Amino acid sequence: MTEPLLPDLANDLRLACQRIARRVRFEGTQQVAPHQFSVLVRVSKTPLTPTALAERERVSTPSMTRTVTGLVDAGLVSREPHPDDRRQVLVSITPAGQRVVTETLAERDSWMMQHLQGLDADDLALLRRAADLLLEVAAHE
Amino acid sequence: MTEPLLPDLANDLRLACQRIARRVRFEGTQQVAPHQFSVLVRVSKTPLTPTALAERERVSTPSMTRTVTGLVDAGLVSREPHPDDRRQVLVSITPAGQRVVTETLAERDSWMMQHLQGLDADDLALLRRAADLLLEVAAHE
DNA sequence: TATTGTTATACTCTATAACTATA
DNA sequence: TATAGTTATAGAGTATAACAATA
Repeated sequence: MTEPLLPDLANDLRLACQRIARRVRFEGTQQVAPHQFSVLVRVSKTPLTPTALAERERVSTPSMTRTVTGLVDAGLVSREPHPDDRRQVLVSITPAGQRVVTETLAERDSWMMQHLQGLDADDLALLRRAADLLLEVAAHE
Repeated sequence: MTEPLLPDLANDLRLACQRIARRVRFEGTQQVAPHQFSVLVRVSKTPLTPTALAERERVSTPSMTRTVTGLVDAGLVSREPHPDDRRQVLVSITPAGQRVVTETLAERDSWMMQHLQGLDADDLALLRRAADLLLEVAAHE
């Protein structure tokens, strides 16, 4: 890669990632709103407090209270008392919530898979390596 | 690429694109709100009517009226009469709006470039090809 | 009569400030 | 006194329904 082409690569990679992210987001069934789904994915890995969720999602704690309340009303998460500190609350996913996460992620992967079908083995191998590189780039810093 | 690994590739590629898109979106200066910027980019290429913009952005025409009004108030776009049909309005970008588009896209590319700096020539060459493939994938259908 | 765009009204998500319970 | 979470209130974006101007 010669140096003058780096700006073009940066631009094209950014555009490609943004467009694919946009397509993936729109094609899904949208069982819950985007901001709710993002929280659902986080608590599907480990229970978190509203404050921790608010920080990670970059919203205020009152907004997170509202989002969590919506998810509780929908039966997708539950509020549990914190074992050590009675001021705190732990938001945990329910079986129904786990089901929504699993189904939605499967739908998104399905879209991606359909759009990879037409590629030949060489291209797929190249994208395999590219995916690992991009995941590193995204995780960096 | 053997067939059983395709689901993993689809999952990793989707995650990588979504995470990079998210990083790019958050790192920017945010001169205007996301929905406004999206409209600004569209009219920076060619003037469009509010209805055409609403369809492309997948929002209602009243919402687009509101968004366009905000951009007009900020001096970033202008409403022009349609030459053929006096019911219609053409939303055009102003020099100030064009400046915002140029600066914001440059910032986003800058983030992407910084995060490509650490890669070697082989990886960059691979990503060059991957970017073209992903742009095709995103454009498909 | 159909179409384009705006205005009227209501709902949702967001934020800041104030409040309650606990540390 | 400080912290975690919720509630109160207001601002901005969205939608559907109703309206004005033009085709």
